[in-house]
Amino acid sequence: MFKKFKIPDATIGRLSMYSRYLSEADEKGITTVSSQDIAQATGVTPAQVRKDLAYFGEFGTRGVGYNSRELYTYIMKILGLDKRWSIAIVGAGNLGRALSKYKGFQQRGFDIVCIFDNDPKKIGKKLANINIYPLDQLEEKVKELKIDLGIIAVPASAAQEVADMLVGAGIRGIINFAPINVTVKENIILRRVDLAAQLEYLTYYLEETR
Amino acid sequence: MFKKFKIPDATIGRLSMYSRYLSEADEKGITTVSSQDIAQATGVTPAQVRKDLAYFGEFGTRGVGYNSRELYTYIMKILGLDKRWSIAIVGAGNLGRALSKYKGFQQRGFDIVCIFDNDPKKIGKKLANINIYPLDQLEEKVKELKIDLGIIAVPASAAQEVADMLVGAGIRGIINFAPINVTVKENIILRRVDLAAQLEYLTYYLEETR
DNA sequence: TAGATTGTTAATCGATTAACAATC
DNA sequence: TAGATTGTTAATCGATTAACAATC
Repeated sequence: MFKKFKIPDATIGRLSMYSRYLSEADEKGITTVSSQDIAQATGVTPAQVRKDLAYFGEFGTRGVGYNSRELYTYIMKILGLDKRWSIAIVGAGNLGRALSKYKGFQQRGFDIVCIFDNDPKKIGKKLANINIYPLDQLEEKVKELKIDLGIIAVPASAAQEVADMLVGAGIRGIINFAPINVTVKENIILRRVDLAAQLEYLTYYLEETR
Repeated sequence: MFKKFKIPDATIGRLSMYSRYLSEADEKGITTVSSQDIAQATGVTPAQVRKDLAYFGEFGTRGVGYNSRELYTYIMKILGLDKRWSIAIVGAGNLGRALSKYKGFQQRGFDIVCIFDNDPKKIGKKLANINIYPLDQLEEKVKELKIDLGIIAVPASAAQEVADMLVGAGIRGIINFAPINVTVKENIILRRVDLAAQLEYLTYYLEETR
């Protein structure tokens, strides 16, 4: 698409929020929204909204605003969400199991198509109708099922190894839920989500007043 | 503690990473680490490490480095993790259930002490030995069990209402997993974690090359 | 002492906000 | 036309990186 220059990571996250608001507005029959409306709903400033959108083109009409449905469609396309994506989860522990059932992914165009784990008690079983395969079938299944993205939900000690396997199988986008820094070769997109660290952000601020 | 001036949010997240590396190093018997070592393990620059630490004091020895265990203890104190914190999860759906069982919280000093939900089929049951109570007992239980933090794991449509209830019950730190912007009064610490948006970050970058 | 590494200041880089001309 | 709101430029703010004196 129109990625002419470097766009702030934070912008990408905000586009997700904007798109959710826009689909909601569209469903409610609100055809036109202003940067002010979007800003209010998503907790940012109107200038921020306009700036974020300006990176990708001109989507509005001066004096009027944006067409909700149109802008929604544009943003979804920018995010690559005009098509569905297939995902593999590695690790069938608590977190892996929860993510495999999480409705929020389906709604945004993500299909969890298989799960990998090394526990013989889990292999061959199904989870929310998704097959659990052993790790040594990872490459094979990734190719067979045309999996696009990988989610690492194994303990920290196994995370790097799993990342290597995913990359080796040809996967180019990974979310790592293990609380450890994992490295991958260039041009692989890796994102770390540390759930405990989110709570620690809260305790950092509350610590002195408890 | 020593919060003399505004500290970047990103610094707090990095402190979490540093502390994990330091405890690992200490366990391995590595008594002294350099900013270089910490940086390499956590994927940042040595200058960044030193800068982050400098916000809070002088913890190292020039020409030598940092004592792993000592620095670990300092950072854990900065993050407020020198004591345990009690957490309530609101929403006993897939995500809420997974979070209630997630081992990663326990390890960092967080105790999930109760779950709230409005589904009569769930109320009164236990989940990983944690009681599920109806939402209308939220305030009562929060006070009785001295709950510090709340996790919102309900659908977007209920998130604001739940946030209001948590704040009304005296909770001052909230993680919101619902994909919607929730507002709370000043001096309540709120953090939003949007799992689908994490995947969308990947697809944004991969979209053009798929 | 020479080598190593911190703590801190200054320089750079990047992102957000403010302001306003363009234009519906 | 007058009022509203975008798109864009310039100003501001904040965070990261580089450099180096201090010091073990």
